Amino acid sequence: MLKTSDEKYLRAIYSVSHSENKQKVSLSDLAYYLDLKPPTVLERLHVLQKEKFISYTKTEGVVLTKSGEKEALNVIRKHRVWETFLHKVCKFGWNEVHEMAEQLQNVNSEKLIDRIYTLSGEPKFDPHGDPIPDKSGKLPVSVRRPLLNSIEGCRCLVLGVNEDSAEFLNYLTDLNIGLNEKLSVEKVFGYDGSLKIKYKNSESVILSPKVAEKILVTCTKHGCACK
Amino acid sequence: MLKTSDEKYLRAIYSVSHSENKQKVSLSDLAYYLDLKPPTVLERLHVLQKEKFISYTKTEGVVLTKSGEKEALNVIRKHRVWETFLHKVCKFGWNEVHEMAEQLQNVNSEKLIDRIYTLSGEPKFDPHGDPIPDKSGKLPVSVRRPLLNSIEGCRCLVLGVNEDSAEFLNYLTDLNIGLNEKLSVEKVFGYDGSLKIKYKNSESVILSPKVAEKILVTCTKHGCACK
DNA sequence: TTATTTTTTTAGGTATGCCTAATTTTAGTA
DNA sequence: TACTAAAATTAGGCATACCTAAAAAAATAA
Ligand SMILES: [Mn+2]
Ligand SMILES: [Mn+2]
Ligand SMILES: [Mn+2]
Ligand SMILES: [Mn+2]
Repeated sequence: MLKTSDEKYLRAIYSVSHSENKQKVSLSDLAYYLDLKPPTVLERLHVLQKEKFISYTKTEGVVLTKSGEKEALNVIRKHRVWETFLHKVCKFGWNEVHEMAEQLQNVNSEKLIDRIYTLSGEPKFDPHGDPIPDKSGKLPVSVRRPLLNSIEGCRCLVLGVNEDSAEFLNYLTDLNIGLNEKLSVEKVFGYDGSLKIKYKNSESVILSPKVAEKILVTCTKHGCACK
Repeated sequence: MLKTSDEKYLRAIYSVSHSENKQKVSLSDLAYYLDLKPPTVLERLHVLQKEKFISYTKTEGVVLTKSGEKEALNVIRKHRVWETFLHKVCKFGWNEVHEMAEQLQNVNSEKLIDRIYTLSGEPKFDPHGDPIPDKSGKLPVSVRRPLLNSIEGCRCLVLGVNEDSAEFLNYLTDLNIGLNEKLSVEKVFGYDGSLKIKYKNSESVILSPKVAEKILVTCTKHGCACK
């Protein structure tokens, strides 16, 4: 049985290695992500390596082994299933579920996860639009891109976000932007990359590039020139 | 915020001090209950005392302070609310919920407890018939006594059990005895205190005193001579 | 290539939470 | 009361999980 702390590290390694423009997970990246100091993390990496969940060299950084990746996907599954359950069954907002799921994901009971997943209606994506791995670790695919990469006139659908923090999600909620919202990009400001978007047939706001980068969308006009 | 381990100790102290014929919680009682060695527990008691949750002297044993009792009741509330939720909403058997609740009770979110309690229909008792404290720590009362103390001819109703272990609950389930079962005591064997009981208008079994002691009932004939 | 900065590693420290073995204290029995 | 058994305490050890400060190695810039 995996320790809570192993799960935390494996999930972190997976997340960091799959985040934008990161082809190498360095010790310091990981320490920063986990909000721990490098010596603490290094110590743990040695253990995880002995347990054959990762391989680590200072030049290559941290790489998950097959078994490490399997475990990481399992924690991610637990996390996302809990988030889904909290949202669908317990009716919490998408901005409230992450913190609770963070604690709940450590509960050890395959049977419980199965049960709450069933009660949630077995969706393929969590309340933030992130794919829920199946038991074998397979992820449903969804083609998404940051809203930031839009060209003027593009129409698109919000499929997810790149950040789970309550602050960010609260901001979107304040703007009345949620999952499955249809947006049209009215203007792209070349100066800093801000976007003016219109939605709900009425509202229109200007989003900073920092925000637009974290909203994941798919174009709805086919053959759209966005990348 | 309380640590998981504080909660464990406070709950244990509360349980031991409220169990039958215990007017003093000694260090060794507590160590036995927690399945830890006395020096380990002693060390922790010193900390809990510094935190003003208990008072401890070797002669008086461990006593919860007002604040310690409040915390203990809060953990008990969390535990029982989770058990109720797992039973009512997730449809787990009464023999399956304790283990999971043991882990879930450590999750810190008042709001989550409130929500799942509402979803469970806000019953006053958990799946084992144990009272669920309200937020202020008040326990609903229920007058119960061990089935063992029955006299011949007594008719009673199962209101709870004194043990949460899956083995015990599985045994009762095998016997077809559950909460709210109506029993009639056909015979009391003086030799060892075994009881022959009849229920469901047909089945009849002999229960050992060890088992009969752990089934909690209330007499249904009023003015019954059981104590 | 050398100098500077960043990253990694080592060394050593603290707190928690568990243990065994030995000792002291308390309580029960003769 | 004196002896004995049980309970509590002390001492010292181990693993985990965190830290800071300093040294070594690697990467970057001049
Ligand atoms: Mn999340
Ligand atoms: Mn999510
Ligand atoms: Mn229980
Ligand atoms: Mn219970």
